[in-house]
Order: sequence, then C-alpha cells, then structure tokens
Amino acid sequence: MEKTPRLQLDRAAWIQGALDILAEEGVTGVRVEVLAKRLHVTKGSFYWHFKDRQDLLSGVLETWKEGRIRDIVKQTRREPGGEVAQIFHVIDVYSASRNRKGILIELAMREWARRDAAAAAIVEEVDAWRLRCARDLFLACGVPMHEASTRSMLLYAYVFGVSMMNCEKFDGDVARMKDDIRALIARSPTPVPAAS
Amino acid sequence: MEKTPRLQLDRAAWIQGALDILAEEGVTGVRVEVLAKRLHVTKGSFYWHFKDRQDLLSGVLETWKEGRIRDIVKQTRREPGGEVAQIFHVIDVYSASRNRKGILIELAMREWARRDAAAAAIVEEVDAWRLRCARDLFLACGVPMHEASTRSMLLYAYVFGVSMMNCEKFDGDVARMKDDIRALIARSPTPVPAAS
DNA sequence: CACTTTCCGTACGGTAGCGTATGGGCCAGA
DNA sequence: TCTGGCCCATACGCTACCGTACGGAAAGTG
Repeated sequence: MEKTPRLQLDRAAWIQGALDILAEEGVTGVRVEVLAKRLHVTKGSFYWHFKDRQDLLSGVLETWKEGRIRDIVKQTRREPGGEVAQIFHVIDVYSASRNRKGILIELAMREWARRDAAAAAIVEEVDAWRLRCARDLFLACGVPMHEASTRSMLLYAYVFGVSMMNCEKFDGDVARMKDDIRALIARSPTPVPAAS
Repeated sequence: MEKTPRLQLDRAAWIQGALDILAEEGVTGVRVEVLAKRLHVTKGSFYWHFKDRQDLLSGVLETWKEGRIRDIVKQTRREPGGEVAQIFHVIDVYSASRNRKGILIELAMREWARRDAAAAAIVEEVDAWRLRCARDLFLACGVPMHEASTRSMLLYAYVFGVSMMNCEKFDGDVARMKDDIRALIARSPTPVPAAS
C-alpha cells in the first residue's frame, strides 16, 4: 500500500527540488546533475524517474499550475461581509515582503514563459484564474463589471510590478506609500446603490 | 582621428550584440562564443577587446544605465502646460506594446539583478532616477509631495507589471481597460487650488 | 623597406552538463 | 533459496563554453 505512492512521492521530491532551484537560479539553473547532487543521489536515479530534463520541467509546470490555482481559489473564497477586507488580504498575501520564495518562483516562471511556449501557456492559464478571482471579489463589493475587470488588472499588475523593484531607497516611507496604493486600488469610488 | 573611436566603437559593437542576446535569452544567454559567431568573428577578437566575459557584462551594465537615465530625463523634460499629457505620454512610451525590445532588456536586467549585486546596484540607480522624474511630473501637475511619490510608484509598478502578463485573453477589451487604468493613475483627485 | 601596433584566427586544455549503458544492491514473493 | 522488479551508482561519449597561447595579416610609422 506504499509502492505506488512511493514512486509518485519521489517524482514529487525531484520536482520540489527543481522548484527550489528555479527560485534561486531560474530555469536555466535547474540542471539534472546539480539537482541530483542537492538531493544526495546521482543522475542514475533521475533518469529512472524521468525520461529526460524536459520531462522534469513539464512536471514542474504542472505542479506549479495546480498549486497556484488552488491557492488563489482558497484566498478569494468569499466569506460573506468581509469582501473589502479580503481584497486587502489578497494584496498582502501576494506581496513581495512576505512569501519571498513564492515571488521568486513567480518571476522565474515568467522569465521561463518568455522563451518557452509550454510555460507561457501555463502562466497564461494561472493569470486568467487569478484575474477572474480578483474580479469576482470586486464584483462582490458592488463594483460594476467593467470597473471590476480594470481594477483586478491594476491590482495584479501592481503586485508583480513592485516585486521587481528595489524601491526601499526611493523614499523613506515606502510602507505608507504601499498602504496608500493598496487603498487606492481596493477602494470603490462608484459604490452603485443597488443593482437595478 | 579614427583610431581611438575605432577601438571604442568595436567595444560598443560587442556590447550592442550582447544587449541583443540579453533581450532574447537573458544574461545566461550572452556567451562569448555565441556572440562572436553572431558578429561573424571568433573569440580571438573578443579577448582582445575585453579581459573576460565579466568585463563585457560590466560594459553592458554601464551602457544600459547611461542610456536609460538619458531617456527618462528626455521623456520627462517639462514642456510648460502639458504636464498631464506628458504623464500619459510616459505611460505609453514605457508600455509593453511598443518598445518591445526595450521591455525585454528591462526584464532580463531585473532577472540578472536578482542574482548579481553589481546589476542590482545599476537597476536600483535607474529605478531611483525614473521614480524621481515621474514624481516631479506629478508635482508639476499640482499633486502634493506625498501623493506624488505614491502615484509615481504605482505608475512604475503598474507599467512593469503589465509587461509581465499576457492578459490578452482575460477580457476582450484590454485596450479600454488599460486606458482606464492610465486615467486612474494620471488623474489628480486632489488638485490643490494653489500652493499656499 | 624594416618594424611595430592593432586586430583577428586557430588550436588547445579544462569544466560542466546531457543522456545512455550497464551493473549491483535490496526486497518481495514463490 | 532463487528470482525478478525497483532504485540507484558508475562509467562513458558527446557538446557547449571559458580562457590562454600563439601566429599571422593588415595597416600605420620611421
């Protein structure tokens, strides 16, 4: 009762290691022999579990995709009454300060997607899920459809934009600026009294 | 009267080629022999102009930094009366749709900066210039200091955020959404009648 | 015409990484 | 105890790079 999961678990271990390296070095850094050394085994093991390097990378893509979709669904599951607070929460969770490794993987993933069609497709799919989920939150706040789309896109673009900047030396009060921006994005200036 | 510039021009040619590859493949892609092949010469030439690969990369950093600083200064040089229009202009110029190669270099640069201290310092410097220039534009529009800082950061983060997304399949009317976002960022909700 | 400097080609040693072949330990089941 | 499948180690050939050594052509300089 452990044989089949044992094999799967080993594939998962390789993939997890690959994700670690991906965060540190990018796609070009995930190399079979380096990864093997890190897991204290040799290539012999790797080529038993995987057909080749591309096979591993496909596994990484699939694993990442499923994890990200599960996560955004979880983070935006509506708890009645707290919709606005939840938008703040989402911005925090996906911000660079916390969740450092997640952001690094995110960036590596997009760098990868720029040069690989398969990765691009996965990233696109994840982006679509996230944009939909964020938009649904705005809709639940009473923001009309079109503006909900716009704001969710701004939210998403902003979150990834700041993760690429080292803005700590721009102005002393970056924290307060980020709060202001967060409020600017989450606030609903057209509350719409009621639908109809 | 051509000797000194001739040598400099050759270094510049190598650096230009390196920037091309940087846009396509990232830092790890700029390799001496590959670059040489692209320029239809051999490594022998390269190691005449450069001490080693790192020497080339340093040149790339320096060249890019100077170009970017010159550019942001040029794009935000105040033309009296058109400050708001100029903010729109800046957003357009630094947007992903046009200037494709520039954006690719930008992203590659940041990927590089994440793993190299020298590159990180250069990027930080360029970011600081751009944030200052953008903030000055908002100030010229009558936006108070603190909000000018906030808005310039949002502008900057947004522009680079969208450049990382393939949002074309999220909603049919991405163009209109982008217009709305642009207006949201550029608009000044606290016009401030006059200073004092 | 020598002589030097500039610039590039060729050849070499060395490392890192991919994928394959092959063997061997270990454990289950007959 | 023997056997076959599971999992990994070792060894090999191959390619892509880096950096160095050296030689040679071309062009300037006296």
